[in-house]
Amino acid sequence: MKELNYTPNAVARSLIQRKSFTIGLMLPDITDPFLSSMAQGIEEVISDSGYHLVYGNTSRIREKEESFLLSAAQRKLDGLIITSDYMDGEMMQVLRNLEIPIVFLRRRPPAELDMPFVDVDHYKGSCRAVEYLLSLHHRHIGFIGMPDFSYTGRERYRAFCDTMQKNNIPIAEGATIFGERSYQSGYESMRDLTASYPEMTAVFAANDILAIGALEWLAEQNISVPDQMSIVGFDNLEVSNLHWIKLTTVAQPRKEMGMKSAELLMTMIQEKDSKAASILFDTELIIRRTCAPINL
Amino acid sequence: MKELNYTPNAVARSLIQRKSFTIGLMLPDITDPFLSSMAQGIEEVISDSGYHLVYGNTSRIREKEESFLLSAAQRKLDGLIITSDYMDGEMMQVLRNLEIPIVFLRRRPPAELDMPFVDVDHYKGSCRAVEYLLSLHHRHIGFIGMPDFSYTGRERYRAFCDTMQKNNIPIAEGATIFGERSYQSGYESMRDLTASYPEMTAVFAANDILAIGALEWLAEQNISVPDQMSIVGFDNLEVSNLHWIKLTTVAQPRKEMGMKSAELLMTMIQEKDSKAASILFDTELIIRRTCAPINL
DNA sequence: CTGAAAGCGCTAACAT
DNA sequence: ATGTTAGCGCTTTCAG
Repeated sequence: MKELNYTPNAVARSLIQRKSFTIGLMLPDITDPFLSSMAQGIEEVISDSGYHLVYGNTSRIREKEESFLLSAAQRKLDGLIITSDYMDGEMMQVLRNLEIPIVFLRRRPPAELDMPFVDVDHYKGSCRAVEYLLSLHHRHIGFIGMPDFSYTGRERYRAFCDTMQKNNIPIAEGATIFGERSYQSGYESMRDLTASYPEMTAVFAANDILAIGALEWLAEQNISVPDQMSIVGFDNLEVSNLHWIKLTTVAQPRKEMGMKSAELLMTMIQEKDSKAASILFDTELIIRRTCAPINL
Repeated sequence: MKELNYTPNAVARSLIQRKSFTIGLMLPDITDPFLSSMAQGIEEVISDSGYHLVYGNTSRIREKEESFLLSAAQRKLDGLIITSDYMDGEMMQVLRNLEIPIVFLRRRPPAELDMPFVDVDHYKGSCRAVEYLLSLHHRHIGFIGMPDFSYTGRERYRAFCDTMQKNNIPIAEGATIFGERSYQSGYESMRDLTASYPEMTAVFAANDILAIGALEWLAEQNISVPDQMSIVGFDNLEVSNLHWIKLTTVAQPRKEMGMKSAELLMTMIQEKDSKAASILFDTELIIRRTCAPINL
């Protein structure tokens, strides 16, 4: 017929097939190197399957989460990958009403939801980090954490407390502090921790950004790392391997996590029966140059 | 009627209104902190207008660009923001056939296309950087560039050459080198440059990643920055402000660029007549600690 | 001002 | 094998 640039109308096809060939990705912040790596992995497998990826940035605002989910319903998205920060009863109802496959990324779905998740074992990884510090004979270990609303932050804190307790080491008063996810916050936290817990010889920071901020303060104070203070982080960001930093940290397979979550979602979409098997990735302790055995 | 969770079908509405209320964003790599900042800005304004953002990662692969553009046509996206690396005749025809508003982000559209762009003035910003080095009495200046296929890389290189020439300073043999966008590449480039141009006292690196890689090599060789070698970068990444780095560099308003491009697109969509006015942002030279006047 | 009908561009079911 | 028709869920138009 007309061989002159005719393009089928996918909207019409979607209407009759009740499939939009589009999946939604809801993230708090695409600017986070961690999340953008996962997003890249997701986009890769999704687009290879001929699907589109609609991306929504929530900025951790409840209202934005809701409006994304609502519009996902209206546009008949075929599936969702979400990193949600507000999973209460109302939100759960919204998700249920969607009646489409959903996988949680980096978050656990509430027990009553029966949806799969893809994440890394924050707890286990953090235990490993603290145990490493313990194996270096540190006994006065401080903790720089993330704000209370952060799921990953809570898990890593829980691991810190449990590991200390399991080894019969009391957590000193003033040994823990919580900040935001910024260099500045790590810097200030390290300063405050040093004041409130002077015996401290090591600190476990709940993420690399915080750890690097801490390192900055120590460098400014001419407190030598690792000779006078050992630091371990979590995330293994690109920057953590920089010559001046060489942070000992816990690595997670970021892009792979994204890809797996997308693959999981695609099979859920393609095979209606699919029994949603969550995936929990393992972490790896990357030993670099910010930890040393304690000086006896 | 039924007040029990009824959601209008946006697909049906799209079909009749010939509007998908969705715009497309085509980027080479969402993992690039620069691009993800822009993406965040775009998403913000787009979603505030009730639109969806479909994001496609091209990985600088021509085939992926084409397939994204084609599927944009099929799904009747209402507009596009693209960072394209392959704007030849065929690609231009694809864009024209779309018959929807398109804005180029961080790329110039070919003259025959009459589409607006949003970018920063790489040329002017780079001239400023080189002039700064010149004002510090450096005469033996090296250049670490990006690969030839990079538009921004070419502009920054052109600025380097022009500024040197304008000041009657010949560019020495072996004073320029080109790498990829990685710390590793900056590291190796600095090493090679030092060998091929031993008189060199300063280098302009076409981006911060390269500059930081160069700084790493210098630190390993115990070549003092800025006493023995001055470095200036381009981008003003978060990491460039780290205590150990404090890189003098050229800053660009990343998130704002994204927001402006989205606003531009939205007005093009809403007002059919719109006469597409491109936006060229200015850069700012951020002076930190990696440059010093030459030692006479 | 409210209500029925036509139609967007496709696919699937049906008839030729 | 090919051709015709109904209808997806809306919006818009036109009639009542």
